[in-house]
Amino acid sequence: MERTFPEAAPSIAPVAAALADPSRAVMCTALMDGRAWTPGELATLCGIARSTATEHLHRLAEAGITVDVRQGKHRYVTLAGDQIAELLERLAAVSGHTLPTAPSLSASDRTRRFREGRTCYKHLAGRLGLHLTDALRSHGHLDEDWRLTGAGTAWAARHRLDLSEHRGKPCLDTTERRPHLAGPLGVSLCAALFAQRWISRIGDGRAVRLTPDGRGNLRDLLQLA
Amino acid sequence: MERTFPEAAPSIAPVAAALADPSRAVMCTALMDGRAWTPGELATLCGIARSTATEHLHRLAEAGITVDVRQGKHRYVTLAGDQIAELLERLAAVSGHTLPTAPSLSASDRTRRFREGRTCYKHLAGRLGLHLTDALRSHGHLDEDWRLTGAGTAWAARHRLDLSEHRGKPCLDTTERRPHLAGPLGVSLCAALFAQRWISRIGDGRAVRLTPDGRGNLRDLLQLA
DNA sequence: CGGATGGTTCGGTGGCCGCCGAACCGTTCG
DNA sequence: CGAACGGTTCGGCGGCCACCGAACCATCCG
Repeated sequence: MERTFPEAAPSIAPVAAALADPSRAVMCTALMDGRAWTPGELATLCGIARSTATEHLHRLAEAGITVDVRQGKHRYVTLAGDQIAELLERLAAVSGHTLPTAPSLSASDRTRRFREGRTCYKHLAGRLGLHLTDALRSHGHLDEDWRLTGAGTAWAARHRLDLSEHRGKPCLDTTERRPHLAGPLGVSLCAALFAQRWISRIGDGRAVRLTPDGRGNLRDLLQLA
Repeated sequence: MERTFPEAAPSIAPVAAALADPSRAVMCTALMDGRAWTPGELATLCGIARSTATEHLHRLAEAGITVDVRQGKHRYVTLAGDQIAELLERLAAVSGHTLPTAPSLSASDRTRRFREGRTCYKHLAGRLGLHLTDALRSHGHLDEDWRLTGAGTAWAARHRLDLSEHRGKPCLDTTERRPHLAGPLGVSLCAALFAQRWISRIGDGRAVRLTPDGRGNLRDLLQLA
């Protein structure tokens, strides 16, 4: 065949191709929780043979999308870095069928809605992440440029939340399709909430819930019923 | 075959697949200049038959990556929006082999280097875009958050540059691999420079050069020889 | 009108690649 | 040691799709 492209810079095609397969896409989506998965787990998740999963992981690693750590008889796979996570976010944003974005909630069912939370590459996402972001913003703890304000710093200190980072970035949520807090501040906040046990994981997935303790302490901020 | 994935959200695979083919990747890279291309031009660029190009464009349009306008016997294709352009930028950033970034230039050959400029989805890129960004920053016209400062506003007014937008965003250059000014401010600045005829296009491509007039007026800012 | 030009449609062909199962390797554990 | 288990390699199969050329349609122009 032999077609040569006009000195076509480092083409985007190889990386895109690595993400173009449904099985690999599911794997990457799973890896977005920032945790390490084994080939076997990913095979089960995708409903394919282990051997096939191995091949896919080979390809993802070659494209620089994943990295892995070997430990005993296990191999742990993770995304190669924030850069990759951001790429996947963009891709998801473009891929998503434009879902109608829920406008405003009645204060009553707000509590119930908060149960649906999850992590997205080490920061909070889902409704929990989204509404926490909104709440911080409306209380003046987060400014327009995704930075913690003076009031926000005071609030964190008052609650013994160790926020080493004050600068955040927006992240577009895959399902909610609205930006929520990410970046260093987002990661820092998520870690602090885990440390205080105000949130905890449900099972093995990305799902996260507010603990009773967290609910009590965040009641004012989130205006829960 | 019939594999069904675990209610796998709107998958990223279809969009990735649309970008996974070398020919389509070249097309998208070309479209990054923000201008309209015809199927014929793109076919020639990729070195494929017109019929094949038509098929590719079909697929890109289906994936929501391109949109087209019909006019007479021509069909003009463009990227579907900023969201797509940003996705492509990310993809290019991940794909790119990490080129060493030229550190500092001797003031003498700076002038020559400025010739290499181009547009990147309606803002300036290439060395010209990069150094213009650096110059604005070092003169205090652009702050850390990619916003025009007071000094920057004054500078623009002094030069009759109509900058309606003051908020910018970083954009990672495909070849230079360093962020340069994009976002509303970047687009606005690029338009203003064209309006003043301080920059102009070279031929049909994305290439842009500083005009003699532009060179004179920007001499101080850019510290040209 | 009739030729030229740009774009599209339609078979047909060849190669790539996702998939599997079987065999194999390495680690862990009884 | 031998069984169990996770992971990998390998051969083979089947479907998808990028590609082309030829025929066709539409617009523009002499």
